[in-house]
Amino acid sequence: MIDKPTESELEILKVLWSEGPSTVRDVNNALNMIREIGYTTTLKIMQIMTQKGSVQRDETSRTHIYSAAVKEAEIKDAMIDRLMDTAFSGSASQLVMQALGRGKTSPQELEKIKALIEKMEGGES
Amino acid sequence: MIDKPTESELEILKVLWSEGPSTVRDVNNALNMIREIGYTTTLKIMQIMTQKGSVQRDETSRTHIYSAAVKEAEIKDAMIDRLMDTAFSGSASQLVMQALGRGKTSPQELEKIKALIEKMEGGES
DNA sequence: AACCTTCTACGAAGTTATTCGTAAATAAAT
DNA sequence: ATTTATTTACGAATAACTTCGTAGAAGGTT
Repeated sequence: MIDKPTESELEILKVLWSEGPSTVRDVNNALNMIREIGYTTTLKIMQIMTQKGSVQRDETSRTHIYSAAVKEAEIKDAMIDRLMDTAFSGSASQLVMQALGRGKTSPQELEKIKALIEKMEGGES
Repeated sequence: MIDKPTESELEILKVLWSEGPSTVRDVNNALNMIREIGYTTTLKIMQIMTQKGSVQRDETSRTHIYSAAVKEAEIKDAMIDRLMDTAFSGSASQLVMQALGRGKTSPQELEKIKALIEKMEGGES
């Protein structure tokens, strides 16, 4: 079972997913590109995540090296499931239609989505 | 600016959206269909929501009547935006494709989505 | 009238998340 | 060697949310 990461945890996971194994210093620097956050705050959250199991760390040298222990796609799926269940009564199409029905999607993206749907339909019969 | 409702607040909003103006008792009964929750807990949250402005109430009779003060579509849009920004780098199609790409959508739903896309594409040229 | 029920208001306890300061250990620099 | 910097660990303060108990007012019942 995958637990929903908190806001801060997700920020950190995003860094680890995109940058790969990193030190607390690395992650903290990356986060400070976006917003101000103290070094020990980042450290603390990463320690908690280690305990929760969403990251793991190599402790062989004094400066520990952290990496994500949960997969990006799985977490995103879990977050979508969660949103689907809490707000859209568990219906993917309701969510999708709400997401699309606001004109923020480019024609190219629409095409890609349509192609995906057709592929899914084709592969099913 | 629309504030993201908390879990409990969203539960209550869902009842008010689907049932219309309701008393605390009504809402609490509806919630207890899903999970156990004390009457005063529901009351308290609805009082907080009144203060926040996400519901409003008619106090003419002793038993107050609450109704949603925020629109369902707007809240859902805000939640999708939020998920899009936090997890999907702001891309609607990434979210949609992730939501579809897990086989939980029925052929009928896929058809509906495809129809929506075609309608969007048609209206644009 | 006396009693019981229902409702609102208030406050307090418990939980989780975020934040950072301080201390101790290790490493680096002078 | 002494000082300076970096890193981890720990704990505590704050804030938001959830939960419910208790009290008092208002309305019904017998």
